[in-house]
Amino acid sequence: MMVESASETIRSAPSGQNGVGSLSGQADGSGSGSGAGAAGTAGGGAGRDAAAGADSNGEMSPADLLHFQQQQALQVARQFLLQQASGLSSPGNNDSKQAASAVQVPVSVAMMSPQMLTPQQMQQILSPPQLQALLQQQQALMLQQLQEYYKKQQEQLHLQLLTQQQAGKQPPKEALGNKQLAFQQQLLQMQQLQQQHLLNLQRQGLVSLQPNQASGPLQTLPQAAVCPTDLPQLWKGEGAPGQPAEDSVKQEGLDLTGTATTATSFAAPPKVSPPLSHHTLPNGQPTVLTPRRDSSSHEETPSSHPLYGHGECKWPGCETLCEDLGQFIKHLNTEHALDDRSTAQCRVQMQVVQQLEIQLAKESERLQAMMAHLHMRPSEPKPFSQPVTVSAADSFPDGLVHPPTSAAAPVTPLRPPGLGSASLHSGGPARRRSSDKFCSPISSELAQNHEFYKNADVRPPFTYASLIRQAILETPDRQLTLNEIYNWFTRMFAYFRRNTATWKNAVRHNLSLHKCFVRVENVKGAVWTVDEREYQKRRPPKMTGTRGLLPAPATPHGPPFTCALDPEAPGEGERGLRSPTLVKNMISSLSYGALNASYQAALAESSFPILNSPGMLNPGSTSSLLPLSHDDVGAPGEPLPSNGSSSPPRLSPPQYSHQVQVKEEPAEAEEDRRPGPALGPPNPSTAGPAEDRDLEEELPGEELS
DNA sequence: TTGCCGATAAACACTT
DNA sequence: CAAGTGTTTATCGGCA
Repeated sequence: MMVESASETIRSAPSGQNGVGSLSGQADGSGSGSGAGAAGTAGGGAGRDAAAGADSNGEMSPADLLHFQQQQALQVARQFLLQQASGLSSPGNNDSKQAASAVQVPVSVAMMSPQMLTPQQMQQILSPPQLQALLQQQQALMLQQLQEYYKKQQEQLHLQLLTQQQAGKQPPKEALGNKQLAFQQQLLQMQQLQQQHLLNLQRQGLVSLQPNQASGPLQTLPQAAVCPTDLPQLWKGEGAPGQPAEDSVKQEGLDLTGTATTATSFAAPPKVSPPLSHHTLPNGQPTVLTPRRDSSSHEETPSSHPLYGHGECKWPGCETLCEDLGQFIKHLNTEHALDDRSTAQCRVQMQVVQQLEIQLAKESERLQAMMAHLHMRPSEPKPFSQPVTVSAADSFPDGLVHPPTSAAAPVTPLRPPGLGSASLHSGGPARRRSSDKFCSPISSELAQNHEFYKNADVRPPFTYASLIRQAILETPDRQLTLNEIYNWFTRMFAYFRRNTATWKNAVRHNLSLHKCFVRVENVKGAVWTVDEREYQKRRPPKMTGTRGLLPAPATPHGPPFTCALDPEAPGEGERGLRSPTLVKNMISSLSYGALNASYQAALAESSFPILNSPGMLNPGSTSSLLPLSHDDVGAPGEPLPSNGSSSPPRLSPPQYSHQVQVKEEPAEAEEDRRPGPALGPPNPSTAGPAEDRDLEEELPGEELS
């Protein structure tokens, strides 16, 4: 108390560095739902901070470029095909009564086909020069191969058709068949060719891309996906009779098996095309192609269509009711024909899928790490992790380059990786109770999901107090002006970039209200510091008893999970196989006690030296046990054993404040910012031992409390 | 049901 | 005077 009164006089405008700031626009408006736009006080100041735009940028990743390349190539191929199509029909090797339909085929096929990017779209995304280069490159290559390939392809088609006819027992369907099949085959082969090409490039080190993307449209788009099993077949089928074409394709030393494998794995993820099966051609031949089901739609695929279900069209945003498949097909061909719109929609869908896949891979990776860390067998991943794992694996077939998934930084409101949906009380005015203190050490949690919070407009699951503290502790000198605190908030959390008015008031309120925040006069003016002891004092009681230190703060808190780590929990583990509760259960079932024990033990023996030593920066050194410790310890934020003065339960290192934050993180850690030196400034040294004194010095002087 | 805690709102004082 | 900063009070809702 004294502190403030004394200091207030001096206070000079802290404005110094704030201005730079943050905040992207968004009018003040009481973002937080509850409104109260009034907030006459400072809160209103909404306007000025300029977001620390550090984040977000719309650059194109190499992978994207590649993706586009591929699409472009496919498009070229498609055009080629379409041209061919018209020509093909002439040969008339088929009885087809539905010659007419043949025309449609290409359309539907094309629609489903990989290339979904129109040149225009490409242009929008790529810079002209880029586009040019890519196009030329790609086209040249493709065309070359295509032309060569096509001649052979024609022959091949004839052969196949003949075979089919011979085996021919197929009634009407057949009719359609030949032409369509031919098209489909061609298309498919084109795609494969394309794929081959890409693979070759990859192998040659010319390109590195993510399987997802490499396979891009093909596999990503459910509709376009090729049945995994089909591919091999295809190759086989063609190769068998002696397809010269094949050879030309594989040239680069790609062996069939390899190709097939890769292709398969590529296709796998999307796991599409249930209907494929139907297509089994009468003679069982290149039925393979048929998989393009819908495309050929009409006659075949009597049963279902991936875009048709429950009597309605499932085309994104469509939902048109169709009595039967036939009608649906019509609808499909008319409403969703190959045009800019459909193309764009496909593209979007593709992106969605890709994003999800990437996200999934990321998450599963994290999960693995978490489980490994918790001494769980990754092998017994529980129901939900299972699929994850699988898909992840699928989407990243080995042998391929796995570009850092990180690239994709979805600014989507996805839930923070490490968190359960819980934390998403979706920003509302939610008065989320932050059990955070107990459950997740803010520092680690933050470090882990830093990117997430930075980009997603999700309300962070921490209390203002803990956030403020975190902000302050992150700085080398452990002190911040109010404005700097604001900036930190906006910089670290997208949420605070938008919901301006209220939180600033809340921050001030918290600063004033909590004894743990001490105002100190500084050269800069008034700055705020944290009195760890006070901070610790605030909460020791609670968590001590019931809650323990959470091993891995996988779940911050939030209604659902809210640290339900009750000691008792172990028993009821089962009820919680539900995903949301899963984490909780996992943890609890992990023999929380044991962990806790080991944690303590580890801490006991390792305690500070390690934490404070530079070595701590090196995750490796600390190994599995420590991570736990740091987290918890490091984030005195919460579970901290109430200060060094009291509280027997946990070891109570005096106040190794945040420094301990350093912790090793599963995958992301690296990019996120090494928590260690404190996210903020590059001043590892300051952090260390000095810090303790820092607090001591400043605070004492001020006479805390 | 009660008490604690955190979030939010708002009034007010003070400084720049 | 306006804006920023701090303090304080009141209310609400979640949670144990």
